[in-house]
Amino acid sequence: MLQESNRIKARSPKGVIPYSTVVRLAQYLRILERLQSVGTARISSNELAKEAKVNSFLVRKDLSYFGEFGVRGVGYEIKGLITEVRRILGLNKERKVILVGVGHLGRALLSYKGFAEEGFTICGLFDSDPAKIGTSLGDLKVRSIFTLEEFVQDAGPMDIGIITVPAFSAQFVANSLVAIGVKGLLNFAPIPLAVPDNVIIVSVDLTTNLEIISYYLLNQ
Amino acid sequence: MLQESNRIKARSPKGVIPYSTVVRLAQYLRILERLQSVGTARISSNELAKEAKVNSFLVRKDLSYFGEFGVRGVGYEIKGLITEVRRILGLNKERKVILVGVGHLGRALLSYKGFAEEGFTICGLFDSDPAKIGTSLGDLKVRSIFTLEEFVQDAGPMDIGIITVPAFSAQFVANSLVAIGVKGLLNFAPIPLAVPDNVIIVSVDLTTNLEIISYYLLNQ
DNA sequence: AATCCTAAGTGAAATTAAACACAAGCTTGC
DNA sequence: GCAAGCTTGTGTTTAATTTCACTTAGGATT
Repeated sequence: MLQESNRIKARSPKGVIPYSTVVRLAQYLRILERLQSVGTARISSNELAKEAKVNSFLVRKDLSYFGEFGVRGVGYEIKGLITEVRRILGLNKERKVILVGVGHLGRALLSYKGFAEEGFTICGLFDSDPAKIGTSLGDLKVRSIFTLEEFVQDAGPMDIGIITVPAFSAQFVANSLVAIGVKGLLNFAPIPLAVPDNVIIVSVDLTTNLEIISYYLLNQ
Repeated sequence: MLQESNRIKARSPKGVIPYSTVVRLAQYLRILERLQSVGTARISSNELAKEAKVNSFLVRKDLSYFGEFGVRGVGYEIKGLITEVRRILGLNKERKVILVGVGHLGRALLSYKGFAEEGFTICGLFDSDPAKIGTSLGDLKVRSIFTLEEFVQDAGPMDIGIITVPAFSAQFVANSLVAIGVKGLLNFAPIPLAVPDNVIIVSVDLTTNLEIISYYLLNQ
């Protein structure tokens, strides 16, 4: 009998992958990890689709961009699928993260357990407020935003920057992060940021999300 | 000469509005409010598009679902457009919000200024931790999640619930909120929630967002 | 007052994403 | 070892969204 892992035929995707597929892959991963933690070993596209609140065609289509991870007539081995999805998302190595803006939201993200579980390590804290610079949060010291350069010279290159500063300084922070070689930004400031094409930026606007809800409260 | 406001011809949208249009409207609003605060009075679809990092066709199309708010050859009056977009999004009346889960993230959201500025008032705080229940945050008392019912009997119906509890209790909280008549949910727990069709739910998964960035770090 | 200029509004075309149906392949039972 | 049954993987169809090109209309200028 074949080893389970031999069934998995990964492939490099032919064309460009829809952004929504990437989003769903991350959601599937969350679901798979939860199911694995309660002892589930195997899942069908139908069951996974039900958990993710999408339809099963979409689950299979999303996965099939990257390979054949299932067994026909049987389903997907959760352990192997987690490994594959983590590989697809680039989670098989540690990602170094800088957090800029140590206000309420920044501190909440710092204490958020989910990041570390997926391999995201917050390595540096930065702010512009002299009252905060020099203080310690957890085992990290808050540094001046103007010392980013020397930080990476010391600590090595960083992968991702999290921006939790007010809107008026967000573009400056983004520019500073790009200048030290950060290639991914997670932005919580309520302003669209301009970054070079080779930098990926994902924005989360908390107020916008409430406003979207407000719209749908009004319209069914 | 006509009054500016007379130029605005609002209309009820014919078909269903794309979700992404609703998202962009909220983003346009943020931009318009910022420009207004620095004294800008008028903007063209081209300028607004540049600010929002979309193209100008899309700006005009998004707005045209709801009416004719601009003046050909001139552009849009910012003050009037803000009024219209706020009306479209249902922001012309106060929205009552309940926050469930008074951990780090919940407290950060509680102190977030942006909500109140757009008319979202956090009226109630709830948690299941006996150590937190009874304590005060700002001018609000943390209540037991099991006292939701009597809270709305006292304080009146609530519009939106914000869920900042761990994944394992999020569905229970969602059910409880739906049971007291909340029709909109903003969910920060990393798990898809099942709610009735007439309840709108927007989810923000912080880890997922980092994973999306991680994917694109790997693939250009 | 008439003409020119500019930018909004919008039907049509192109693109993109989702839904579907079905063929392919593995397992299990006889 | 063969057939039946189940679920994956995927080519095709359908639907939704974005882009585009062009028409329309207001305002400024002469």
